[in-house]
Amino acid sequence: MFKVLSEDGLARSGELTTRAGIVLTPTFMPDGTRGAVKSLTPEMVYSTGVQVVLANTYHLHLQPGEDTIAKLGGVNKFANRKGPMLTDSGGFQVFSLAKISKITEEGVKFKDPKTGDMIFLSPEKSIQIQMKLGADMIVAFDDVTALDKKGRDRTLEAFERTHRWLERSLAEYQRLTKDMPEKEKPIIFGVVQGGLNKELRKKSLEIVQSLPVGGIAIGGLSVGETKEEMHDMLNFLSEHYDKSPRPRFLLGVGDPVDVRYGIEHGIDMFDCVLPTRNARHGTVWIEGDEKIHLTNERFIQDTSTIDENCDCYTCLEGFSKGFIRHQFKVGEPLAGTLASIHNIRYLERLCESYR
RNA sequence: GCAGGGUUAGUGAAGCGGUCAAACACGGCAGACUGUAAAUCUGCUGGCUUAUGCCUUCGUAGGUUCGAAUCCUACACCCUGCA
Repeated sequence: MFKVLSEDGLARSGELTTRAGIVLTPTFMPDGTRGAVKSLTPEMVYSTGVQVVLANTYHLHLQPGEDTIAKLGGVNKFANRKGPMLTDSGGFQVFSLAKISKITEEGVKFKDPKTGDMIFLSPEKSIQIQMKLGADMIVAFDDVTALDKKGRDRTLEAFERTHRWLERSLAEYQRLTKDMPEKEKPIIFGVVQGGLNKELRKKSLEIVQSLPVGGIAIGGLSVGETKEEMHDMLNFLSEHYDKSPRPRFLLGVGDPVDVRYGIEHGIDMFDCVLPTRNARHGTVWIEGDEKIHLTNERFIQDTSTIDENCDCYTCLEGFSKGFIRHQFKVGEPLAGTLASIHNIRYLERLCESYR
């Protein structure tokens, strides 16, 4: 399933075989929460070097529903995507939608912000949905908490629940895949939690690694803690990975500085909304992990491309900062599209340079 | 010509004696964003300067008043009726 091709210190490059194709790591996977990477066609996404796109259980369950997507041929066909797709479990929504959700041992109840309907998600339900969606890689349903002052009080509770839910997720996964040939099974990732508590993190990692999951996901980071705290934890975890050939997936991290740090501390996969969200909001990365605001007045008559060292479609085709700034100012969606292509490519080049 | 209505900061538009440098919206400027309730959100937006401070502003010029964007007079321009 996962082969390490070469190593340099803690960093490594590898080859992950999924039922939808091979993925070279380290890799950055943009989020296409509702099935599409916002403002991009699959061709545009492909042009940036992206191998995997992530979609979300929670959102697709609400609309249009997993049964509909199954009828439409599964997420890959649905999204008209050739490469592998990964679905997130909806666990993150437990955290990000905390205001409208209620957690019990059985699962989580959400109030659909659109319709007001009650939505129930549990480990079993999440896995069932992900299997129906037909994702090539899936994630166990976990309990995520914030790392701000309030959230930290819940660390232990979330840590414990995550493992109970992992066992339930895994049992449901095994039940639903028992008749599938090994090669046809999607890869399931177990999630490590434990907040900023190193003892809990270590224990969590040990628990996840002891189970027959196909990959190790690190969750509960980049949720309110400082960069130093996050890096410190990644550094700590890097001392405790076992030798089993499984990919390590750092959930929700996409700042180039953090991706570099992650790769150099043994992480193989990343997903994040940052490149696309920032892009739609006018911020792009340039050489040196610097960021600039394309909407700034100083670019009004700038004829240069975003980054002369970049080989993305936007830069290669010669779109000037002056042009893109104008499109942003007049609210033309093309601006966000061009910037998204650039930002994703920035992270893909970063990953390629390590590979 | 007569009778009404109007003229407020970059734009639109509140305010109709003090708590008004003047609501709000848009525009402008800057920033935030990390498993997407996010093409979103936040701050600033007369000048000086950053203070419970001063100065200059509400068509123009006068006046009433302790005090006027708010009341009165004249003028200018715009709109609506009647000629």
